Amino acid sequence: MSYKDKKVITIGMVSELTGLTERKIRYYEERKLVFPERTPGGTRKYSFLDVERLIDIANKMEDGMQTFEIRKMEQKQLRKKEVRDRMLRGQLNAAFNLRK
Amino acid sequence: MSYKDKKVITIGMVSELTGLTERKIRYYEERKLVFPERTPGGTRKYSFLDVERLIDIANKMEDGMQTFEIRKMEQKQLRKKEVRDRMLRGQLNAAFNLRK
DNA sequence: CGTGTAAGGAATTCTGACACG
DNA sequence: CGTGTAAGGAATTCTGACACG
Repeated sequence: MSYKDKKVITIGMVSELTGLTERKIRYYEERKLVFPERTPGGTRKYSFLDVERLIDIANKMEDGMQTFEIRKMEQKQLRKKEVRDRMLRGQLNAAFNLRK
Repeated sequence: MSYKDKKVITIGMVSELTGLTERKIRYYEERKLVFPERTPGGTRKYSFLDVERLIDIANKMEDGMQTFEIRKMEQKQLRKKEVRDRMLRGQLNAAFNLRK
């Protein structure tokens, strides 16, 4: 994976990068919206992608959306993406089979 | 700048990513080979570019190079790069002037 | 439900120094 | 010169709980 996906940022930096309090960031994890890794000592580690996701979450919260709605929305988009990927792969396979 | 240049990684993670001890990482800073930023509290923050640079430094150290040699070598490469950039910019300007 | 806060403890990092070679 | 280590302190993070609404 790219640097964007490497979980290397502590919660203090994430707080600075997103403008969110640490309390909020931990709460969104409790609500299954972000999934940091942990050091052996238990310290949370986030990726830049997590930072982007948190900013997106913050915007949706400002719009009055609730955490469970955001979670469902993300799951829905994930499923859409999977469908798209499957179709794309199918077309690529079809094109490939025509060639041989 | 890109994510690669954002100083967000603590020394513990850098140690893990590079395989270097924290002692070595701090020493290479003392010898002016890397330049982390600091939080208000004084904690060092590195970028992925710093991590790459440290891996490069580690390789050169293994080859028996000394810190001051590595520093000079990097300065030399920086100057070369500046010359290249200046030439490139000059050629672009020339091409642009021909057009108008 | 979402978030602030005080509490106590544990993990992380910092500096300056001594040691060895 | 480059690096390990023990020392003491400070900054950072963690969890569980109480509070408010």
